[in-house]
Amino acid sequence: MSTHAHSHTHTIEDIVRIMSSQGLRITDQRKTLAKLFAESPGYLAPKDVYEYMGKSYSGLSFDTVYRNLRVMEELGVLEQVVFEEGVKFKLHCREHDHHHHMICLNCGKTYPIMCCPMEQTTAPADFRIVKHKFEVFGYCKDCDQEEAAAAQS
Amino acid sequence: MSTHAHSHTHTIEDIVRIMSSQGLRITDQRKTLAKLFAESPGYLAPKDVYEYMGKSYSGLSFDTVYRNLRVMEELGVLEQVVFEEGVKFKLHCREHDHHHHMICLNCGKTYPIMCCPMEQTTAPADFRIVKHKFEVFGYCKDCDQEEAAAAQS
DNA sequence: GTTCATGCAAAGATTTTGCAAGCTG
DNA sequence: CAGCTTGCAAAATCTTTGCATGAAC
Repeated sequence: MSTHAHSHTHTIEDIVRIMSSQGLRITDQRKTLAKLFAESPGYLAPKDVYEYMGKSYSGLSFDTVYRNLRVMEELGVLEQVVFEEGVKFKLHCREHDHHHHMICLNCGKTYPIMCCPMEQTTAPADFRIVKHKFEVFGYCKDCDQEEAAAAQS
Repeated sequence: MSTHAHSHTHTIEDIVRIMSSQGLRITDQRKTLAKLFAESPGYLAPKDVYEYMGKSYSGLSFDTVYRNLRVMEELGVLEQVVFEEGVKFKLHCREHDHHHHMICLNCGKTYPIMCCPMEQTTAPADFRIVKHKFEVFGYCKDCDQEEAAAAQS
């Protein structure tokens, strides 16, 4: 496997279409949000989203960001992952190709791991499995080189 | 594998010894904390700890609970896991038998999974792996029966 | 025009920090 | 007794909620 960033599940248009079909109004902010997530290769914290959006909307408020993140998560457009530093969001991956991720601790980019450990895990008869989480953390090629360069100087 | 609760790594005495050897003072509260974690089969949220401790110490303050949880985590006595509902703590498992857990979503008890998915995961040459997380969530035998019984009534 | 979205302010919830008083070793 | 611990209070985060104004359909 080579280190190519994870390909995106949705385009801006897809996201807007899903929101619209659910009766949500398509505001400028939501279009910008769709654009942001469609173009972001990694996980974004609410603060990241707020800062990005703030560039375009001077009077932006944090609660609107949260509300929209929640709505998009409920629609299945975004998925939420809990890191030690707090929750982060990224586009939800298609379900039909279930997989896990390697996540760069520096830039947040994700890379797919196609094999699922549950296949090897023998489920005991008396434990009813509901869900699982498998995440690998480290540094991607670019960030590792950056760090090495910084250490030298 | 059968569903026997995970055996404990430390006894109360072990925990007290570790704290003492690190120069920490052994207060009543810390003894009670050691007892609580030595006897708890599952993960505990700070609030759980606060409520349990509060039974014995009327003027207990939340910040002391947090401080002690942090200290015990730094000593390696406790391990912290981030759930959707917030952080939780349990006794740290011995390192020499690296493994993962099945975690009951109802009672928080954990059951060991002895095989580690990293053995099967081919690490790409250009991604430097630092750590990984593999957790399986579901319901243990007891809690599953409880739920089934509740659904019938 | 009706309904939903937004900004503002305020409230909640969780976790951390400074400081004086008390306890441990 | 010296220094770590604790409780109290306050602060710092992070997230949610109520309400009036404004925008989308």
